[in-house]
Amino acid sequence: MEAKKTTVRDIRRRNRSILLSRLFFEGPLSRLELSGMTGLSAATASNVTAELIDERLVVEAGQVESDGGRPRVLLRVDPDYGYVVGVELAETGIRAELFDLSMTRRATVEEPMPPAPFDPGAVADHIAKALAAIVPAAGVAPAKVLAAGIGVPGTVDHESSAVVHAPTVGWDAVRLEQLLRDRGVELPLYVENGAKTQGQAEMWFGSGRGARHAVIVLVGSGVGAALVNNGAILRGISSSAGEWGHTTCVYGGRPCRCGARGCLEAYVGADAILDRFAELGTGLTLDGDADARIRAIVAAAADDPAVAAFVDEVAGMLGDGIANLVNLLNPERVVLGGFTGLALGERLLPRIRAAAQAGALPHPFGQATIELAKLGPDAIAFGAATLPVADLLARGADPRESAAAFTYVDA
Amino acid sequence: MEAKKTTVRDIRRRNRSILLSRLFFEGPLSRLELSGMTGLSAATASNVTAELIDERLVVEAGQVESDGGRPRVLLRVDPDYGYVVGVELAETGIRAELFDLSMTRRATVEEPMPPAPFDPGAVADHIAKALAAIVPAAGVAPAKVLAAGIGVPGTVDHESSAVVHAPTVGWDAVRLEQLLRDRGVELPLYVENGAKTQGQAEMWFGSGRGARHAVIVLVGSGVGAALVNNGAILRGISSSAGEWGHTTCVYGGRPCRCGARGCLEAYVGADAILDRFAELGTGLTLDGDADARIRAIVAAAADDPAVAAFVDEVAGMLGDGIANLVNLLNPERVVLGGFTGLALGERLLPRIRAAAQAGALPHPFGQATIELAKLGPDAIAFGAATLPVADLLARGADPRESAAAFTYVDA
DNA sequence: CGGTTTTAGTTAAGGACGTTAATTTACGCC
DNA sequence: GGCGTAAATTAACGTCCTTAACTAAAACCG
Repeated sequence: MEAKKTTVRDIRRRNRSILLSRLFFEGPLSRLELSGMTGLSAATASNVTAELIDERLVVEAGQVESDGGRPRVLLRVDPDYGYVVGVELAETGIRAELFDLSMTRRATVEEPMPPAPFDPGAVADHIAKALAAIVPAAGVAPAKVLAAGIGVPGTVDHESSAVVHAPTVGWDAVRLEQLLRDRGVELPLYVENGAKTQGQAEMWFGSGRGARHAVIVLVGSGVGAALVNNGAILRGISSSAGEWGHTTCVYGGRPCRCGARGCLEAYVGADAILDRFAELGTGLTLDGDADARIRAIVAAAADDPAVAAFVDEVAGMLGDGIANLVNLLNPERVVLGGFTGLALGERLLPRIRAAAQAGALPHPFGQATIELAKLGPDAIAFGAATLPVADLLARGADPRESAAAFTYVDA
Repeated sequence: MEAKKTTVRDIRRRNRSILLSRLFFEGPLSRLELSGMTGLSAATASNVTAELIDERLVVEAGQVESDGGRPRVLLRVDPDYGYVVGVELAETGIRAELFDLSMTRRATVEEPMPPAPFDPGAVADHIAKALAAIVPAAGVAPAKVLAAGIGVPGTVDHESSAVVHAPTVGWDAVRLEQLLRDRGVELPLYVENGAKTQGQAEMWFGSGRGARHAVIVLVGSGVGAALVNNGAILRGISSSAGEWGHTTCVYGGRPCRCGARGCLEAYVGADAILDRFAELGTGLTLDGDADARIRAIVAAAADDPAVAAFVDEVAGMLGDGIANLVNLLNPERVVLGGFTGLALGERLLPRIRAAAQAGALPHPFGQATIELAKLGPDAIAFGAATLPVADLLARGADPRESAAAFTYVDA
């Protein structure tokens, strides 16, 4: 309704984007296949791909032997056109990963940090250090690094530059992008909520693949979600959409670290599960990190009826929470991820499904499948790395040429 | 990502749509103003408007006197280019309204019906009758009626034709569009969930105006919502997104007519309020329809502490439900409507706001304003009538020329 | 082994559009 | 009645897609 004008130039941009996206997700493909699947004439497909090849974004990738007739030459996005970095800011430290344009991991760098609350300056130092270290670690030319994405444990306002709000690590309006610029980082940066980056990873290469309407539910220490409508992750007015963990599921219930009562996170988040389990007084002792301890609890349910009842209740609440999302958003797929989500889901998926069915309306429930995440709990950095790639595909051009660093991409 | 090719023709279509939308929402405007606000060159603005004038969609609407220089001639969408009908299918009957293209109501026809459950054929008879009656009632030429929108109390699948699922009136997969065609209705039809049509009405001409991310909350007998992201109402995979009423707010709580427990509707829906009020045993007797009785309860809270506590709890739960939507969707505006919502909101908006604040995260809550609906509880038919207009504006062409009747419009 | 067939890809001509830069139109004002 | 000013139209031009003709590269076949 407030759309901006369209001009002849836009159509070339869009068609570049369409062809490039096809090659990225479905390549290698021949020119004629591209023409067929997009509806573009063969002439234009040739013409546009010639441009892309000229710019080295696309390369030929062998031929397909023919059964009479000229063989098709296959095209694909050149994996070595450039590289993208994905950074995860977790509660225990930084992890940076470098990928080529086929999203193959080329290097990983970890920077442990003392536990939260975090000093913003110190975090920026660590990120800058990781970004500096990963390029030599991967052995690629610094000039070929296109951009970096950063997944953070909080919400991100994209004003003139990225501003992070992350109460769980003690951040309120931290100008992360600016802090990195002050430390000499010159790469285009894409800062986004970690649940959203992980959600995008699942949408592109995990269990969400192919769905237009999906919900990626992430249950770890915190509880979040990436809500996907028509292929695009919902952001809302200040990019904080998807804050599912602090949705009330028990009116007036358990107090939550957010200050409110009865939040979903106060029942199904890892910390909540561990706390409530301790209150049960089963005599069971737990070792290891949160992930291991959650798994131990789930395993113990096999022998101990009290534990079984407890775990069953947790699964029931999670399923009920999922039911709410199914009712509200009518997704075709629900993907359950995060270390707690996977620990519960691997053994209790039928129970979770049943609870979701009990709480959801029959019609939307019937449209949705509920599956486990494919990429494991560590896809935040990977998802962050996809952000500049999404921008590249959407605009059909190198992110380094972008006017604004972060553009809202409607994958 | 799966986008279809763009061709030179599309750019004209889009620019037509942009100019037409501007004229509809912000007209009358001169050609030069149009050019300025859209970024289109004056030449193109002239050129495209000439086309629109040629097709009689747009007419001149007087001049603006100049302070030296040729005066601007103002353009606007011709209100009498054609007419649209909006139909509300309510639990008490049919209401049809006919509007011109300035959305001025020209006629209303009501068809009472015996209470639900409804016989689909009988409803189709009534709608067909109302559609036939309203054109003469408005005194307009039948050939100038462009299309009709129908708001129904349930969800709508748009497959080859509209299929309605409405458990509250006993409908499961009713092929409403086909039933109407069987009865000789030839108008293009746009069938949509009533909460969504009312939501669109509020977005276009009510309290939602100007917001890109909004939640229109509708509390009547049932409880629903229209979720607006980036100007578009969320539909999900089968158009049932927005089913807010059957979201769990009390895990294991009151049984709901949907079969689940603890649904929001089982606490804040009109029927639930009346039932629970009766259980209170205040001795107060209530008269009139549901609306009047809810209002009487709210009014009685001023004198009776027990009633006050009850009403306060209802407002608290409503506010908490709103908080969940604020967290999940990060809207810039929340609009509270529906007869129950308005009855509560008119007196208890501060309480509802406070409850929402208590349940929501500070950051998204701070971005959202919570307001009452402007159009009253009867905007379903009006909103239904906007559906074909939205289509007209989006495609920049007469809906009668559309290939598929219902197209998903991204206002 | 050279012509034929088949499929892939490229050129060339043509049309739809938006843009810029004149040019014309329609007023108010001496 | 000419002048100044702003609105609107026209003309020339460039971009980009399309159709249709054409070239390229292989298998098939006598």
